[in-house]
Amino acid sequence: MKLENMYETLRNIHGPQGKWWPGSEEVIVSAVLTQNTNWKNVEKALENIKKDCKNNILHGLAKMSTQQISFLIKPAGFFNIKAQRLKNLLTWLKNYDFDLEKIKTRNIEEIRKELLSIKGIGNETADSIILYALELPIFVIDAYTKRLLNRLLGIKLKEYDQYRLLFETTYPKDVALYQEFHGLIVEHAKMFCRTKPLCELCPIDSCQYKNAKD
DNA sequence: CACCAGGCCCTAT
DNA sequence: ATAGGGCATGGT
Repeated sequence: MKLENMYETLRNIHGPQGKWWPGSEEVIVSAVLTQNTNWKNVEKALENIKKDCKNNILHGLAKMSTQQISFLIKPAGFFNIKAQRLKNLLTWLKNYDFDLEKIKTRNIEEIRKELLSIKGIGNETADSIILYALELPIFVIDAYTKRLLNRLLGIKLKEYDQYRLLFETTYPKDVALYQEFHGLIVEHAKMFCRTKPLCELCPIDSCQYKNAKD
């Protein structure tokens, strides 16, 4: 299997993913909540937030104390540190009046640099926000992506940006494509890559890790 | 019971 | 530069 065939292969197995992520404001919050955390736990935390914030999550959270936020996001784990990280992110968003359209008018590399300068916002969190909330073309690299790249292509790289640029130079810079591709990777990894019995059911024969962990 | 999950930061070497 | 530890809940 070659990298340029990976998208089509996954798409043939899983079909179109469509818009599998929530609205922009929820994406921003969940990008932080999901750091090293099961998505199920993130959903519980998100529900607590939505219940308290009604219509406007970002404004609602911005008005809360760090303590209040950490209480709401308890199910997502690491709640103290994540509450602080959300606070940091909200402080940055306030510079743009919480208006994503205002952020989008800026240069994509500048946006990325600003996000990465926020304490608690690393590569994956920043890129998830850029691709799914701002809808600008950045390829998101997560643990699943690295795992699949290793298992299917035997590729292991050192730096985050090496992974990102590999995808971005192999595939056209297309927002819808990157959103869909990442969705397919997540779907595939969840379905086939978590345990050995599941891995045995994976239809991709070229996978070199039918019996290995990573 | 042990181990993991869609990271990130800080510290010590 | 890079390895190791802390952060914390809920599911298998």
